[in-house]
Amino acid sequence: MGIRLHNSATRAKEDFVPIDASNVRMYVCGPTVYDRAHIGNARPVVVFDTLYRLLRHVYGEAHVTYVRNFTDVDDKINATAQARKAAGDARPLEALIRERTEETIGWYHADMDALGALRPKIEPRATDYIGQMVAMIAGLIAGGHAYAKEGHVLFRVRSYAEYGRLSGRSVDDMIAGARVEVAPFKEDPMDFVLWKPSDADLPGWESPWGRGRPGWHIECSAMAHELLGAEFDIHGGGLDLQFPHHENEIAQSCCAGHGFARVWMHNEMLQVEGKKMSKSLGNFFTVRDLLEKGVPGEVIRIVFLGTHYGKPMDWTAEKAAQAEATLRKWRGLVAGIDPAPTPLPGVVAALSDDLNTAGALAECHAAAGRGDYAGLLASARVMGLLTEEMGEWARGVDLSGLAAKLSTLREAAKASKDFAPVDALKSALLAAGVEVRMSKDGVELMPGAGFDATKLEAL
RNA sequence: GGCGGGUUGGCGGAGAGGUUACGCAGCGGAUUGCAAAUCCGUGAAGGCGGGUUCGAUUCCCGCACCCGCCUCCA
Repeated sequence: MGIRLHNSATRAKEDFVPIDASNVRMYVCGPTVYDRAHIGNARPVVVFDTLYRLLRHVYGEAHVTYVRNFTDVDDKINATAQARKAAGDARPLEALIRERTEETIGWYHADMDALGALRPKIEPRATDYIGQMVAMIAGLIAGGHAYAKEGHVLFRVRSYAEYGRLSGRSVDDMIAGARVEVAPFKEDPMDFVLWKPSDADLPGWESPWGRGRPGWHIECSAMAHELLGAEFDIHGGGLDLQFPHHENEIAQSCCAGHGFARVWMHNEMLQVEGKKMSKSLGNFFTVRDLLEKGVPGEVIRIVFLGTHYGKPMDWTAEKAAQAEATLRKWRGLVAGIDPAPTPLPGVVAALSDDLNTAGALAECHAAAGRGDYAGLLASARVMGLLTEEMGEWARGVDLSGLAAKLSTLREAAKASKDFAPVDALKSALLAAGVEVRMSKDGVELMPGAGFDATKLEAL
């Protein structure tokens, strides 16, 4: 059974047929590297990483090219660099910008690695492709799809008849909505910026239209073309990018004569405790915040996979706790087990059905229930779970000393009939999140949900 | 105002036009010094109103409510 994917462009689930099965190509919009990634930024990363893993499983690791960009041209980055300069840093602005984006990319890699996301094969930075952007913009002007005015270059939206199709809007409706930036240099209020001038306090590159910098949308069109060719298989990103970002990408690329992406995929947004994440509500946090709070990356990942990517997902502490318990249980079951040579057919089938990760996890639960631990392990790993690299958090601390102590107390209590000392130690262990198993055969201690090693130190 | 999505049992969350989702929690039992864990068993659903159908939670229409995007926040 082949892969079927919901294509945002056609609003239908379609059989996935790669243009070239020996080189399946996927482009995903990556982060603007101005600060730590928040928890919402992580959802597309995990979603498309899971798709990447599925594609590699089906077509072979060497036959999938995954590109995810870093947007390192951005006013927020500029603002940070300018702030550092204002604070007395004597280095040139470009150096400060480079420093800021370098450190942010480092954070991003560390945080996404912790979620078990494979690094894409290519991670281009926008600033390394300015030449391609300039060339593409020049081509659009030559073709009558864009125009230069007052140092700006604007895309002429009316020159692309299909504009609005991806997001289901018409240009006229959008203008009626009157939420568009009106600028004197625009022929039409919907026209968007391909290139804009930079003053001395902003990073800029020489171009036929003067020193300036690219608008946001052109980078993806130019980099996708450069790295994946005029036509490729899948383009992904968060639903919030569907309009205007992806709409504009399509307009630019198609007017430049590129076939561009065949399948568009958008993940729905993430909420926190039932509400849109926002700084004002106080429910805003980064991936790093969670990791530092002791929520393992693997737990974050499985929580994400518990909801289909096409539906809004709610991040809650309750879900994280349940997920942690599930992972501890599974890790216990597969300890010392070699993975089966192939993942369970039911899991692959679920993932192949538009990335039904929740269904795939249900199959894993079923495998655990019937004792097929090798199948469970192989299947979980296709989804980036139960891998060795991610298991550090669940690896046991040595509890044998405490187990022996409890066992001794218990034997004594059985003789004396005074179980108070046993119960006292047991309560303390439970309070530290340790699972206490006492049977006829002896005592067994396991880290459980909410395990906190620091609480054991006093014991 | 325009566009899009959602509404499933106590909670989370899938698939399927008719047969048990699954997980967590609950309940009963086994087990236990008491528990935990484990095992066995078990109750519980499909926003509202129409329509199609032998039969709809699943398809179609309408309504209500919720959410998102339209503001270079994924």
